[in-house]
Amino acid sequence: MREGAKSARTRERILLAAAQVLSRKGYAGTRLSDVATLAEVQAPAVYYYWTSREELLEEVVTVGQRATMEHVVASMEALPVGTPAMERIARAVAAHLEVVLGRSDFSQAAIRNAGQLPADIRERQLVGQREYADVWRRLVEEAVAAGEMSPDVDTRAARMLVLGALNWAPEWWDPERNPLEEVVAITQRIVRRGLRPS
Amino acid sequence: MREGAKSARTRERILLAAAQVLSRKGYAGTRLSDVATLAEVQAPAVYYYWTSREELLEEVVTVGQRATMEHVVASMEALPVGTPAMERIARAVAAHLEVVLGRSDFSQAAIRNAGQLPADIRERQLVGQREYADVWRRLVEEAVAAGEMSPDVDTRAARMLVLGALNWAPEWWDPERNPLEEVVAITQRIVRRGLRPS
DNA sequence: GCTATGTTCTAATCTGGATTAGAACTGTAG
DNA sequence: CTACAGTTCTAATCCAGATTAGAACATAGC
Repeated sequence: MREGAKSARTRERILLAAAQVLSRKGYAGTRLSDVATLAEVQAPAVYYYWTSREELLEEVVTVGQRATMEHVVASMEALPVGTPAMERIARAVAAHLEVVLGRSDFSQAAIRNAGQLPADIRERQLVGQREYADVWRRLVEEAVAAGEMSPDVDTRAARMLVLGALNWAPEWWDPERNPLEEVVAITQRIVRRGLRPS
Repeated sequence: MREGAKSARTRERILLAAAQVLSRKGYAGTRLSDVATLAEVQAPAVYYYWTSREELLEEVVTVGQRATMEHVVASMEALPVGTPAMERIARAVAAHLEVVLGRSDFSQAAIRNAGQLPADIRERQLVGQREYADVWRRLVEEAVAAGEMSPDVDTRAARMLVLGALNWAPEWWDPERNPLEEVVAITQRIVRRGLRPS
């Protein structure tokens, strides 16, 4: 009965280990042996669940990507109808930071390695990336339409600058120094000011 | 007489090739054979100039780091004495973007791989990184002191958010879409607004 | 032209790490 | 207790890529 559950847990353990290694060492630097050690398993065990290293790493990236997008989208949907556009952006900023900084080795793995992935994975990955980009595109456009955001900046550039700032956060954030909520608050303040008209 | 010059040119060629590969493939993904191909030379030629792959890659990172810092510092020094603090920050933003986006595979190699470097290189690299961080720290503190920047945000976080946005730019910037000057202008506008008081 | 020095090449060698083969172990159903 | 399916292990195998050895080539000073 429960062996299915046990097996699933091993699979999870390996996947999580892969995410941790991938997020720190990069795609090429991720050795199956390191993943295995972290997951407390021997390297060949990986092949019971995935057919290759590449497939395992692709799953990590996919999960990370999906998790990020889902958390942000869920946050948007949780907002009351009619929430002002800039409020929504602020909430999206918080949600994105929450995923990227809070425990998710997956999203970090997905974000940091986008450029280093082998061509075939990258292509599939790009699809999800576009979907997520659309979420932000919409947010920004609504803000401009509502006059809550300065119309005199290229929206794509603005959006990417903000996302860049968020994506870079794991590189420097130190939980000892600022609690997550504080970083979120600071970031929201700067983004709001940076984007609002005049 | 000139053989020295020719040899130096080969060395440069290899170094440049290494920077290109490193900036795209990451530390572990950089194969000497790829570097060699790009430099139009056979892999073992590398060992005539460097004692190991690691040493070559460390030089790339060091050069990239130095180039970034030097360009920004030079830009600051070129400003007339008494330039307002926020002006100076805007200029630094421009300078940083110029290096990161304009042809410098070196700085990209340095920036993107910071986290993936082997421990010993990373340690040496951290020294230079701190120096550069100091440049920005000073800029931001002067702005706060002069009342040109909102005092209600953690300066470290603010500084890192801005640098994050800048460092991420190579990931999305498309010269076809916006010329460099335009991206610089947009970024400056957002950063100014984001940081200034109220 | 001849030799010494500097530069780059071809042909090994050596190693780390992915993958495969197949044994062993676990637990469950009959 | 036995057989079987599922899971993980140990012991190869295999290959890519760094590094080394030493030949070949170039150039300059004589």
